[in-house]
Amino acid sequence: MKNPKIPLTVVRRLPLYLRSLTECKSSGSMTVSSQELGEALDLNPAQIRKDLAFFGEFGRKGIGYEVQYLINKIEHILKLDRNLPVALVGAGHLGTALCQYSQNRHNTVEIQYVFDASPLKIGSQICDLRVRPVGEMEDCIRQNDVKMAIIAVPAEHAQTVVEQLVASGITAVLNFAPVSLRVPDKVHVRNADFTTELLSLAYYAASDE
Amino acid sequence: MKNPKIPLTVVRRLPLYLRSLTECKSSGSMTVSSQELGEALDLNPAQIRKDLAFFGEFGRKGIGYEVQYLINKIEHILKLDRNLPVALVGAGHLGTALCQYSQNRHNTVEIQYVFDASPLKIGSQICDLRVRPVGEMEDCIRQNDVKMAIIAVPAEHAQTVVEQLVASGITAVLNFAPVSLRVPDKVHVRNADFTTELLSLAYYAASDE
DNA sequence: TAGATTGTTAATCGATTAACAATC
DNA sequence: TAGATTGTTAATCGATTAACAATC
Repeated sequence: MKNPKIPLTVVRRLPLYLRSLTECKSSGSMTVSSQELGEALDLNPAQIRKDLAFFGEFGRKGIGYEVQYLINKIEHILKLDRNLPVALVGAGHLGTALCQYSQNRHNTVEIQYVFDASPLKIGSQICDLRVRPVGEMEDCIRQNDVKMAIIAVPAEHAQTVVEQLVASGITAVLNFAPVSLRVPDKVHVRNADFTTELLSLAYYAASDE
Repeated sequence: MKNPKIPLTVVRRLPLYLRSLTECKSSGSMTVSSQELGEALDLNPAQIRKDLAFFGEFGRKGIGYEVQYLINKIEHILKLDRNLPVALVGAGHLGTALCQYSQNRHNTVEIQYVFDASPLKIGSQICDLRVRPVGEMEDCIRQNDVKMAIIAVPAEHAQTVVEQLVASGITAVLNFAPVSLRVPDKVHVRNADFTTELLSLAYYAASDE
């Protein structure tokens, strides 16, 4: 598939670089150094250079990185230079929020299909998208060659949903349900469960004990 | 403040243990081994034992861990045995979704105060909570001794908001805005920006190139 | 040439996993 | 006693940071 030697932690930082580069661009800079990027993102400059070196040589010694050029390169690496439709499963408040974000920033990564099991939701509109019955999900994903999905359903349904998604050809999943999903090795699942995050943050809530 | 030697990565796993233990409990098990917990969460048993060992000796050799006892211990470590009010800033769709989750599972960590800058939102109700004007935020947080906050405002306002929160005594922040926030060392910020996550996931969307 | 900054190697640091004595 | 499983030390692995030659 893809070069599997790239550490996950490196891939996860690429969008941060992209974000910072976009800021540089809009502030008019033509070039930027790893030093400057590091300051903006609170990261070690050596780390940034090393991360980028996994994918090629994008900078010039003594000068730094040409902003637009590096943006193009990272967008290509992340596949953001092509259209990537995303399927959203679960049309609750969270799903709606995700939909809004997805459309606000007109990315190539965009939620294009929304599914829900509830007859109350099916047929309604979320951010201009029609909510479809889960029964149509597998066919729809297959026919439109969708590879990315977001799970925003209750915990008890998440495993069933992910199995359907994987069976339909989904390879990358962002999971908001608070469960550890079982998937084949080839499928990438990223957990984004904020109740879990919030509980762990409680540890850092100062108290007088 | 707190024993600062505990790695962040360990603290972040504690809620997972809690989740798995709760399942054990409801399935009727009185004890559980690190082996079993590891299988349920897809973690190495040695890691689980080592994580717990940071906080004490909670198991019995040859037996495992008493489920309810370990639940109590972890809840205490995470401060979940006392009431922890959370302030939510930003009453959009995301904020509403967060509010719902926070109330559904009647945790001690619960969103109790909601703030927004928009006159359209102020005064309205979100999950039984009145949306307050940001102008009241600092006083409200101070007076009610709130230590945890969630930022669900647009990126351009996040830094201003976090500075107000820190000034009012907040020590733990869950940030949904796609920006790197500047805060004093004593304040813990956890980023939960899913657009960034989604972009990095695109790397794993299989393609034919 | 002097100053800046990359790409890369080596050093450090931290986290995960294996192994095992202790003991239920 | 034999089998299971902890707590903990040692070994491994991986990620971050420092250092520096190459070079713009």
